[in-house]
Amino acid sequence: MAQKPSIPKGTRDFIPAEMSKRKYIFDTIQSIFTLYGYLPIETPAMETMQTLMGKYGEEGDKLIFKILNSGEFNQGISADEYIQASSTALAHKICEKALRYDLTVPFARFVVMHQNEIQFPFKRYQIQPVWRADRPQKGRYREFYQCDADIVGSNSLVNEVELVQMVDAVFSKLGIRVCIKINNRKILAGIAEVIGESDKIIDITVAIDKLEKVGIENVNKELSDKGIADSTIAKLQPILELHGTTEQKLQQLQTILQSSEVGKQGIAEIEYICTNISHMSLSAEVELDLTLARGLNYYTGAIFEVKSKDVQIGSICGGGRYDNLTGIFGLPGVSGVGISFGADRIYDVLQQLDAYPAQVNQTAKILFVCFGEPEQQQALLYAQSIRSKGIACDVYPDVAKMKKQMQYANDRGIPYVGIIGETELESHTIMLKNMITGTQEAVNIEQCIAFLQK
RNA sequence: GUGGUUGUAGCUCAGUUGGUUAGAGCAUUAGAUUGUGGUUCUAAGGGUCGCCGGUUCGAGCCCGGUCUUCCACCCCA
Repeated sequence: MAQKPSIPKGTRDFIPAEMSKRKYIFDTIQSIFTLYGYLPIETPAMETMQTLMGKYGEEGDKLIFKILNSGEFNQGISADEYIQASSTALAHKICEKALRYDLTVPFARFVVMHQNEIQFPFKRYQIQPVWRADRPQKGRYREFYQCDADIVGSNSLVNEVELVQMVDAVFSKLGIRVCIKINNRKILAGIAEVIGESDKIIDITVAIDKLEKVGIENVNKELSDKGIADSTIAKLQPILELHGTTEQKLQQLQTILQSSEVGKQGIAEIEYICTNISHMSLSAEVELDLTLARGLNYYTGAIFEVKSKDVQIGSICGGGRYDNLTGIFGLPGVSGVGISFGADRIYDVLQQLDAYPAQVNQTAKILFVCFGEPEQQQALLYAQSIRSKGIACDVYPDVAKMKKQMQYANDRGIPYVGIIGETELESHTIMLKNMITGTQEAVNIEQCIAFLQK
């Protein structure tokens, strides 16, 4: 026998039962995106190395899947070079393409390349897989889908407000209780400025990001490991210990960040977003979380992260404002803000909550069960007229035992079965059986259609 | 990338200090039932015990390597 087949680490197959659930998630997200006026685009699975490298920080570069050049990729590399070069330097020599790591950077590239074909402000959505050479864990895969909605070419905070609204719409439609955490990079910058460590802002945010997880002592320890003076860490304490409602937190921040222009700007932005949201009676909880940092280093303004309240799985959605992402590709002055839904994690959450609507597993509404070939031919005609009314209909393709045909309907959750035998054929009727109640009655095709349309 | 963990039928798992032909439940297929599914009963198919090597008269069990799974870190959807 041949060797057992396998698929690469961190990838998955999806059987029909899983696909219909996944499709339900994608369709829900897509319908909301469309509802808010976003337009679809797609970009290639692979980008040039140049486009991707250096956009996600040093760690990110390592997690990008590189594609080996085709043909004689090792030509022009000496043995010395091969042994001595760092793996990234070597990668640049033998790879000119890589798999996309997210949808935001390819989108920035897209905007620059198509700047004369699109009108700003440009709202796009994109639902495609991305790849990361991460070590897999629960809710962490090497191939997974992102569902992104971004708007570029507008500085207005209205966009941020609308994104929060959209996040709320998606999760309430899916029936997932969530907490939307918001923060602002400018506030984080302000904090760094106030304590006099502006150049260490990355280290500081990475450290305080872990507050909830490891506790304040460990955060302080990490800060001091990173070479931040104890007196400076002491200045940070009142910020880490902030609590109360969003209004109260903002009020306290006002005084702490008094001397920082950026900081005050960040506060004003958050205030604008929060006041507007408060008028909208969202079902999700919105919370200002100063420990929210988000690793991607291209965010410059508001940042968002969404967590499920009932399932622990990390964030299921995240995003923020990036002021100059297209600048790297030669188009400065275009601000963007966007949000990304992690469909695979949302799937895991729904799976754990068992919160799928019943019709997700339904294929056809009616199955024709026939006893012989003449009956089948009649069923094909009936099926055609039922389908013409937009009702999903299936005809069992083989002349098989009734039990087998009924079981087919049962396994697939088909709610009605139309039985056709000699008697029905003669009287031009269908024995319409309800598979849930078990009752049945003889009807003609018009009655049958009318019944199914109800 | 670092440290740990897991692997026996499609799935969930048994398998005695190393000892004949590796088991169960569920699932699948067929029959009981030639015009009626879910329940029940009967039977069948399905395993190079993740893979490669070693120790041994003998390995599912012991040892080494490798791959995979899951977990923590890193980072993140």
